[in-house]
Amino acid sequence: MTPYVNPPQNNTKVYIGIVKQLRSMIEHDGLKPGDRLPSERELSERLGVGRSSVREALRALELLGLIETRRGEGTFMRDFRGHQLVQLLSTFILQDKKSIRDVKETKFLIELDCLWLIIQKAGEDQLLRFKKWSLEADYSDDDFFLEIVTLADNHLFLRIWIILKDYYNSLDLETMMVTREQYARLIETLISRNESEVIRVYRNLRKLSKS
Amino acid sequence: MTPYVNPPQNNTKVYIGIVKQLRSMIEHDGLKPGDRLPSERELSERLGVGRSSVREALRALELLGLIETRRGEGTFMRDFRGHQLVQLLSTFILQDKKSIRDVKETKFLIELDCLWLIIQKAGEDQLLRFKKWSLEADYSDDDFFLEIVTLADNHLFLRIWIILKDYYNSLDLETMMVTREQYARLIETLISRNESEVIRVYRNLRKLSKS
DNA sequence: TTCGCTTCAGTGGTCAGACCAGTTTATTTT
DNA sequence: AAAATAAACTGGTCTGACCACTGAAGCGAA
Repeated sequence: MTPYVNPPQNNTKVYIGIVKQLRSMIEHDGLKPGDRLPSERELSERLGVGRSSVREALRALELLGLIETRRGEGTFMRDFRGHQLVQLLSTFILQDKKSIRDVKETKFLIELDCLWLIIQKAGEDQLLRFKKWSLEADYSDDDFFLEIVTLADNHLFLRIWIILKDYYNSLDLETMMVTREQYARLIETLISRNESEVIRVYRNLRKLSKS
Repeated sequence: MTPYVNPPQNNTKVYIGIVKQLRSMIEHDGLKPGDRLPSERELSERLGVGRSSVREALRALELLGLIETRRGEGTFMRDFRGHQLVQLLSTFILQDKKSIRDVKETKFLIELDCLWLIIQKAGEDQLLRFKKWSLEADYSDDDFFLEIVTLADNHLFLRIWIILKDYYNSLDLETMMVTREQYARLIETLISRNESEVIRVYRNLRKLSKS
C-alpha cells in the first residue's frame, strides 16, 4: 500500500535500484532480523518492476546472507554477520597469497589495537570480570578475542574483526596452539596496563617473532 | 561445448548450484580478471537450466563484486581482492551512525598500524621517493595518508581506510591544521625506523595527548 | 587498397505469463 | 469441537518475447 515508488532510478540497473529501495524500506519500517518482507509479487507491483528483477535483487541479498527465503512462507530478514559473504568470497579468492597475508596481518594488528584500547579505556572491574570468565569458561581462540574486541568498546573494530575472523577461519590455515597460560598472562599484563609488555605477550601468543 | 554438467544439484536452489558450477568452471578453465565468461544463454543451455536462474546467480556474484557485466559485450571476471567485502561492510557500518568516536578512533589506529607496517616492510627507496614527493607535491592530509596507507601495502587496510576517510570527512568535524614540518618530521622518523618515535610524532600530529 | 557506413548477429536488461511445490488460512465435513 | 479438505498465498523455475547496446562482417565509395 505504502507508496515506496522510487526516485527515478535512472541509468542504473533495475535490480540495483531494488536493492536500494529494499534498504530504505528496511530502515523506514525498522525491520529487524526475523521480520518478514513483502512478497515478491507485492514488491514487483509496488515498485512497478518485473518480478524477475525483484528476484535478482533478493537472490543477491540472499547470497550475501542478509535475507532468508522459505518457500511457501516468504522472505525474512536475517541476523547477518558476514558469514555467508565471507565464506563465498573465500572460496572464490582462494590461492591469493597476498590476500591471505593481508587478512592475517590485518586481523593481528586490529587485535593489537583492541588490546591497546583496553589498556586505555577499560575499567578495573571489567578486566577482573574478564579474568574471572577466562578462568571458568571453556573458550576457543575466537571466543577469547571476541571478548577482547568487545572490551575494546569500538563498534567498527568489532564488526571488522568478526568478518576478518570468519574469513581467516575459512582459509584453513594450520591452527596455532595457544596454552591457557598464555591467555592468562595476556590478561595479567592487561590488568597491569603495561603497554609494551602486552605487545610482547601478544606477539608471543601469535608466534610472531617480530613482524 | 564442454560438458560442465555436474552433480545433479539436488535439493539446493538452482541458482546456488549455478554459483558453484561457475566457481569450478572458473577454476577449471583458469579464468583470470578480465576474462570473459560464457554468455547467459550459453550457460543456460550448457547447465540445462533457465536463463533467469543463470541471471539470479550472475546478479548475486555481480553484487559481490566478483564479476562485471557490460551490456552488449558480456560478463567478465573482476579483480577482486576482498575489497568488495569491506565495501559491503561499509553500507552497514554507515547504518549505525551513533559512534563518531569509533570512526575517529579507528581511523587513527589504522593509520598508526600502517605506519608500523611501513617501518617493517617498506624499502629504503620507497621511503625516499615518498619524501621527495612530499617536498614537491601539494597535498592535503587525506592525500598524505593515502600515500601512507598505500605504502603499508595492505589491501584491506587501504580499503577500510578509504571508507573511514570518506565517512570521517562527511562528519564535518573541525579540521586540524597540520604543518608541513610535522609531515616532514613524520617521514624522517619513518626513514629512521624508530617505532616509538613514530608513534609519538603521529600522536602529536593528530593532537592526541595520550589516547 | 582503404576508409567509412550500414547491417546484423550476439549479449545483457527487463518483463509477462505460466506452472510447480510448498505453507498457511479458511472452509467444510465428521 | 476436531479433523479433513479446499482455497489462497509464497517462493522456485522455465519460456518466450522485446529492447538497447556492442562489435564485427560486409559493402560501397574514394
